[in-house]
Amino acid sequence: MTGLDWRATLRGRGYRLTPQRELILQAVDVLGHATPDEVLSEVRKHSTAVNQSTVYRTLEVLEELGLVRHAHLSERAPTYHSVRDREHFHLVCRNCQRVISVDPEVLAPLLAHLREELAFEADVGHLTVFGICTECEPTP
Amino acid sequence: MTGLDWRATLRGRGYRLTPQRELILQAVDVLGHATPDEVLSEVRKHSTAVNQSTVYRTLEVLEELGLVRHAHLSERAPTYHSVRDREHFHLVCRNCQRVISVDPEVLAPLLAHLREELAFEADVGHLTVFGICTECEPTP
DNA sequence: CTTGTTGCAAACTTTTTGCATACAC
DNA sequence: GTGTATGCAAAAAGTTTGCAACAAG
Repeated sequence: MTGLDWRATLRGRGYRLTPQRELILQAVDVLGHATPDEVLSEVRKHSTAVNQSTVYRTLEVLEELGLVRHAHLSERAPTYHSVRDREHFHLVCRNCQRVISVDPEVLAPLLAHLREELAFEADVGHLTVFGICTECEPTP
Repeated sequence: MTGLDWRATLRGRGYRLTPQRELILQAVDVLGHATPDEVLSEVRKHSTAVNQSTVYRTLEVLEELGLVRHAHLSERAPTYHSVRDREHFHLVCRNCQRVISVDPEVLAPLLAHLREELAFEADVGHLTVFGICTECEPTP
């Protein structure tokens, strides 16, 4: 979705275009994967007047509009990422904490099975698989 | 793991066998999938003197011993389940909130791929796939 | 007796909410 | 002007921690 598009989408749905919303979307774009807290920090580099609640409320709106997505990459806060990134799912190593983004293509057989046998349409972009890299550095 | 086994495992690792630990493990067994809070409620049916912190601390110990596992079936609190249940992963419908337990067998090709191509050993028991049942009741 | 375990209360982290003000349209 | 969006501060939800008292082995 281009810069023009999302502004149009926002307005089209009766939402208003505010500086906060632009800053927050930009921050998510810049950061890659970031928690609401990290988004706030990034936003505050550009404007100190933005509030925490606004970040939460805005991330919700942006996700509803399909502009950002979130996944749970830790036991703590969720991380948001822009949908400008190609759709992917995540592997998270419990040992070295590394996050690997994987092409959804490898899920095709599984998705087909869930769809056909269980009538379940999986949300790939939200999927996170925890485990361990078999060759990673042990936890320090 | 039988009743005798787990007590032995506990002691073998230098842990003590306390009424709280027995009650909490029983509660998890009875409840199927339950949040720490729900576990506490169940435990309190049998003893009102058990504390919240004890539930958290005990679930941690029981998980370390491999007696229980947890998964994230909602955006809120985690849910714990007994390993007496056969290993499984979860599908969660965002529409009707239904939780479907699925046999890990269907993941075999995916796991093999992740192992061989990305040197990643996935933790199946912790896996939760969000999505929607294609034929479920719309959210009320 | 010794040391792990518990209860309690307080602190912490993350998220949500109510309400008055501000501002996008 | 009208109603959405924001800032603020307080509350909520879930979890963790320090410490004295307790109890398992």
